[in-house]
Order: sequence, then C-alpha cells, then structure tokens
Amino acid sequence: MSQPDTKQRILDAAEHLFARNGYHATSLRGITTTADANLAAVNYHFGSKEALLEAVIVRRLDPLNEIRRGQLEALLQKAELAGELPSCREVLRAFVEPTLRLRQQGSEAEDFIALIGRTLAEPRGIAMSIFLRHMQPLLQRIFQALALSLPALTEQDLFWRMHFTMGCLSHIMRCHERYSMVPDNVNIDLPVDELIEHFLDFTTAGMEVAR
Amino acid sequence: MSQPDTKQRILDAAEHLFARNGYHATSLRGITTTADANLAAVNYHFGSKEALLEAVIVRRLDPLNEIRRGQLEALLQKAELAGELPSCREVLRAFVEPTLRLRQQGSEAEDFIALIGRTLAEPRGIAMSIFLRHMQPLLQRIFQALALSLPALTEQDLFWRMHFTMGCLSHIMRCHERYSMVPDNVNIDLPVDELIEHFLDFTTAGMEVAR
DNA sequence: GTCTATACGATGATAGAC
DNA sequence: GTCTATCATCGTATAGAC
Repeated sequence: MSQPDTKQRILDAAEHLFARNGYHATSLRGITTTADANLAAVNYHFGSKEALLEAVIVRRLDPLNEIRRGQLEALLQKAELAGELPSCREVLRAFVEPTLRLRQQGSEAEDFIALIGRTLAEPRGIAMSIFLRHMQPLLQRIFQALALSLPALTEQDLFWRMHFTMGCLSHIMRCHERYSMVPDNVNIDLPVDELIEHFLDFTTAGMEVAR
Repeated sequence: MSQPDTKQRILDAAEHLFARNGYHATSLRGITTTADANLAAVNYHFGSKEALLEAVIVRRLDPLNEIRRGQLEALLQKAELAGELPSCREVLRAFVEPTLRLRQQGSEAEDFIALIGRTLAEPRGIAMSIFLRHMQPLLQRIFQALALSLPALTEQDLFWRMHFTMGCLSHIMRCHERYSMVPDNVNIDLPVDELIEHFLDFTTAGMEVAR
C-alpha cells in the first residue's frame, strides 16, 4: 500500500532531515525510513541524492521568488508613477518579508527556511550551486533596485552592504532556535512581524549611513 | 621516520579540509593522506574525528579570544577613567578586528576563519557545541559592554541587534571568495582594513539607530 | 509505472597486533 | 608510533513483484 504520495513523503522527509542535519550528514536510508518508503524509491523518483536535494530546494524556492519579484516590481512601479525613488527599506522588505513569513505557514516551511540558511553558509557546496542557479536573476534585480534607492553609494559600497544584509538574513533564517547565550529576560520567540521590523531597522540604517 | 611533527601536520591538514569542505564531507583518510601520516595516527593523537575537530578549533580560538578580551577590557577601562561611555563602534571593533586580521597572518589562519564562519552556520552541529563552550564567557562580556555603550536600548533589542551583527560577521568570515553575483567593477579582494571599517560602518549604524 | 528486496563496491571510524 | 584487519554504513544499481 502506498499513502497519498510517496514522492511527496520523500520530499518532506528529505527537507526535514537536510535542514536539521545538513546534506552530507543525512543518509538516503534515514530519509526513506522516515518517509516510510523503500530505499530504491529515491533513485526511482529523483535519480540521485543530489537531484533529490535540488527537488527539495526548487519546490519552495521558485514560488517564493515569484512572490518576492512581484512585490519588488509593484513597489518599483508605484515609486516611478509617483515620481519618487523607491525607499531602501521597502526594497529590502520585498525580499525579506515573504521569506520570513513562510514561518507562519507551518513547520514544513520552517524546515525549508533553515535549509536555505544553511545552504547560504556553505560556499562551494552542492546546495550552493543549486541555490545560485535559481537566485541569480532576482539577486541582480534587487541590486539594481537598491542602487536606484541609494544613488549616493558607489557600486562597490552597495555591494558590500548588500553582502552584509544577506549575512544577517541567512543568520536569522537558520538560527531560529537558541544558538548562543540568551539572557533570561529576552524573548527568543519574537513574532515574525516584529522580527521583520527589527531586521529592517537594523539593515536599513546600515545601508543608508553616510561614509 | 616522522617529519617535524606528525600531530601538527594532521592539525594543519584537518583545518584546511574541514574549512574547505565541512566536517562531514571530510574523511580521515583524506586528512592523513594530505598530512602524509598514517590513518590510525589520528586516533592515536586525538582519540576520534570529533576530538580532532575540537583540537583544530581550540588551537586558534583560545588565543584569539585572549586578544579580543584584552582589547575589550583596555577599552572599557580607558572609557571609565575618562568618565565616558565606551563607544559602540570600538566595542565591536575589539571583537571584529582581531578576528579579521588573522587573514594577514597567512593562509593557515584564513582556513581557520572560514572554519569558524562555517561552524556558526550549523546549529546543533558538533562544531557548534565545541565553539560555544569556548565562546560563552566572551560573548557575555561583549553583551555587557554593548549594554553599557547603548543605554537607550532594551536588553531585548540589544540581543537581536547583536544577533544580526554576529550574522554579518560570520557571513564575511566564510564568504571571502565570490559566492554570488559580483558586478564586474566591484573589487572582491578588499584590503582587510577597509573591510573592517565597512563592516563597522554598517553594524554600528544598525546598533545605534533609534526605534 | 511504482515499488521492493537485495547486492555491490567504496569508504567510513576504530581497535589490536606489532 | 605504524600496519592491517574489521565491521558498519554509505550511495547506487539491478532484477523482478505488484
């Protein structure tokens, strides 16, 4: 007997385990056991472990990027119609908000966020090349938009500040749980909305500061 | 016959490979081959793969933390004598500067930086628990110092902003090489000094911004 | 088409004889 | 200190049952 969909169950299990333990520390046997599927089902449905990883990433990344792009283009168009420059904060928001809001869609999506955060931390990794293939166009578009909203910055400065911003973002994507000393009176389970505003406060200030 | 020091050569090789490929993707065979040592030498000198990782981390982290702490305490004392609050920028500098300056000490140290950056990106990982054991006291001290220099912030806000700052730092520690779209006219090989000031510009602005 | 059972070759970490 | 043996587990391939 096979439950709803074996392929889906494998994707879910892989997403969870890759996010939790990393790609290399996760075995196909662990995945198929969790998914209540046969070991060979992975190779049948996906071809290889690496192809499975790509399927896991793409399943959520492509739709997410559609939303981010939509929010960004709407913002740029609105600014142009008003004859104003897009605000840096809103450009960053278009990128960050849809991402972190995934957390409100349940624990599956939370696994995905952690996986991406982890991916961003592994230069030269298998996951990184998959990730970049699907992110490049949007990243370039965001860069253009930020250049528009911050005309005083050189491209060089803008690049580094965007780099720092991505560092912040990937960090909070993977470190949702406590990872270091947390003072007793600090609430680590900040609501997503507050976290987003906190993040935008911090990064916008960094992006806009004079040199 | 054993060259200068087998134990040292294993440490160097492990540092390089762990940094480059991650802990799980690195095999003991790969390490011992690189180090021109026997496979079993790892177990003889260190006990296990995990203990080797700890040795690799501790070798450089403990001295580094001594420097960071020294710079921080000197700064705090100087401020107190002058009857002033320590500046946020200088507190952050005490943490960041000694770290990034390791890059000027050659490629071995560069491997270490990448390894730590990677470690910070693996919550629940083996490396993370090792790392925290050796960082906790200094992190708490930095937190206190930042609270001193930014009396207007609640502990909650301060925590999150420090969290963001650590995210930035760990990101630039591991992504020294190109990792995403880099516009042609951007110099990715920024001198360490400039990178430090860029970083302090960005993070100090984020730490100090009003809510 | 989907899925299972099982086998293969490679590589993992470790332990014991020397 | 080294060499060699050992044993678990890895990703993958295949043959055949539903």
